[in-house]
Amino acid sequence: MGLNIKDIAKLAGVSPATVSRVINGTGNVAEENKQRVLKVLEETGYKPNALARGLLMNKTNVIGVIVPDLSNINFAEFVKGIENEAKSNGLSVLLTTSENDTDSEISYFQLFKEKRVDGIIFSGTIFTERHREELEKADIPFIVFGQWFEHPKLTCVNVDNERAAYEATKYLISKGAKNLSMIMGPLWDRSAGYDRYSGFLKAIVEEGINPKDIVLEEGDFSIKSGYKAMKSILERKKIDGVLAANDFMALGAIKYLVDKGINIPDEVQVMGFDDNIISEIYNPSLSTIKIDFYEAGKMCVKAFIDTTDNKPIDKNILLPYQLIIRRSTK
Amino acid sequence: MGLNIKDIAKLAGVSPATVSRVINGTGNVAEENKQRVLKVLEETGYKPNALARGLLMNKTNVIGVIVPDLSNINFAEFVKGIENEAKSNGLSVLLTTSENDTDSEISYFQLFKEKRVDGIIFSGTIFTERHREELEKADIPFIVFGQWFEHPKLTCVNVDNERAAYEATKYLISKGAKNLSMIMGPLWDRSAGYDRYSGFLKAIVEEGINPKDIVLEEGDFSIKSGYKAMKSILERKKIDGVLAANDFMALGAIKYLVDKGINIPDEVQVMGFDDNIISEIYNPSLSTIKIDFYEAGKMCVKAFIDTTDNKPIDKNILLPYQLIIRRSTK
DNA sequence: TGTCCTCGTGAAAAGCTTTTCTCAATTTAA
DNA sequence: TTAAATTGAGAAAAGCTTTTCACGAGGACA
Repeated sequence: MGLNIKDIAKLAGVSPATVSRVINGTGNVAEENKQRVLKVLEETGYKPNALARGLLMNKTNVIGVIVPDLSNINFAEFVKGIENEAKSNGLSVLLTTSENDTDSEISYFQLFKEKRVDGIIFSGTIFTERHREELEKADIPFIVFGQWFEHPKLTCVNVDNERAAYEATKYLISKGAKNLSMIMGPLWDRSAGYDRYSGFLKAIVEEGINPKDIVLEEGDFSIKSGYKAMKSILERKKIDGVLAANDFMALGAIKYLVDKGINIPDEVQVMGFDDNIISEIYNPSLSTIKIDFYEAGKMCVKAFIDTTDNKPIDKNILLPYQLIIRRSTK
Repeated sequence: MGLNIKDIAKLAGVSPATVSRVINGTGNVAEENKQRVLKVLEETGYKPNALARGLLMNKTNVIGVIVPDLSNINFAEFVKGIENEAKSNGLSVLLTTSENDTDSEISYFQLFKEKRVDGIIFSGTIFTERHREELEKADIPFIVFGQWFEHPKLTCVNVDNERAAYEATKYLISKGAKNLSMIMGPLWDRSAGYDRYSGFLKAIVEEGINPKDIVLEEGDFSIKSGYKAMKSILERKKIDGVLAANDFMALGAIKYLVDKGINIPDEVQVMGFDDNIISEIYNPSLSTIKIDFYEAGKMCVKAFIDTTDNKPIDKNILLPYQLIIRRSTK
């Protein structure tokens, strides 16, 4: 242990500079010396100290990642995508979870600053002014996943939620749904929940339906809130189709409908959002908008790399999505 | 950006040493100077360079984590537990996933060595001699989750799988199962799959059943392999109870039984292992041995901290488990 | 008043690597 | 054969922090 480049140099009978040249393949080294150094490296298992290297080069090959919660399989997939893409590019991942708490998020920005990460991939509920302040102070690339936020230093990776919700709603209508409702997510400005709501509205209005006649409920993305919302909606109006802003709430809604003996999809069609793994297995299986979180993670890393390489890069990167039809719709 | 401690010192009209003392609360600093330094720190948002600090202190406050796959919600929970406990102790997490590939695992050990992490939490299929070699070369604490491996430098955190499988089997028997079978996991030495198998066997033998009369199948922990195994078992023998070495295989088995119109639990009782989130939602819901992966992650970090604090620590830490009875058993 | 502590502070070293500069040696070109 | 160019390799600086050592000033005590 504790071997440093000087020790290796001594063992190989050369200077530290030469050892460095061999390790990094830079400059010219006589073949004989090179072989001697390589042999010593092999024997000792020496690995250069990334701290010293990072200090000197002003680069750590580490990216900081902030996600809300790993219990959500979607974010786990997202991190997996990040990790895999990072690995293929010689990057390491410093992972933190924020529980969507702004204070935590800000403190992680500072932690990352201390650790001198090369870039940050951020996924949280909402990018606030406080986030922006930190952004201003930092001079590393920021990639934000899941929301749009205008800023010269920022790259956003996101799904066109409005369009996706619009298409999903259109689909329900095309399958005969006349009395639609939506279980919305929290409606922060610029958030996915908001965009999904406006896509829904757009389709409704286009159909000539007065938005005032629509019964809406707001949930918090949990199964429980979906269950409650469905209950509340049905107490107020008879509907035959419902769009939920995510799969968990849609599953909660299905649970309520099943409990009440209401037939899915004959009496009520249900459409979710995200394509959680459970949605496929559940009975009845849930129709939904599939968003590929794994791919999203990869995209974020690619965006980061392109930024550091000074490649011209679109500040707003759109992710593909896919309408998946299962048993909860006709 | 690019401010260093010298700049701060200059701005505050003191020496770098004094700034360091203020930041770290070490040594004596005159109140007046302290206030001036604090003010400058506040204004500039200066954060000490963790690389330089780590280089000097020979400590990074980072732990390296290797897990097989984040798509498995259990491992996602495990990482979440690690991350949360690490956070509360001022540690950061460098995350890697190995897909259970030994070469990857070894290369991560080396990466962690380069990055000078303070410790490693490892969760993979099997701790081989190659792993041991790396362990010998390193001089940081290793925590291994999910298997037993004797080594003075190692701390193992694991469930008593043999006992748990024994209890689960006993339960099936107590509920009237007479013709039992098991869908085993891969039987590497010292692995969870192996221990679960031997627990099953122990209960069987204790019941006076000849192990030769038992029909066994080996799966690879996937849903598909559980489905196939159940098929193969039923083609060979009529059974009324089956223990699977994990939930995915148990769910596969249930799927086959449902497909064949066999009643669960009246004709066949099914018991899983791990308590995956899907097991609760599935229809019929799956009885299983619940292992708290989140808690397991926390335990690993605690074990690491106790090791670095030189606290006397048990080299083999047992995790609690819990028999969860749902609808797939009587 | 003189001696001993304590307090406060700065200079400097250590921790490890990469790169630039410099110089020597060897080869190529004229 | 001499000048020029190329190759190879070491010395030293830079990157940033913490801690030790040393020193001066001021207070306490005899």
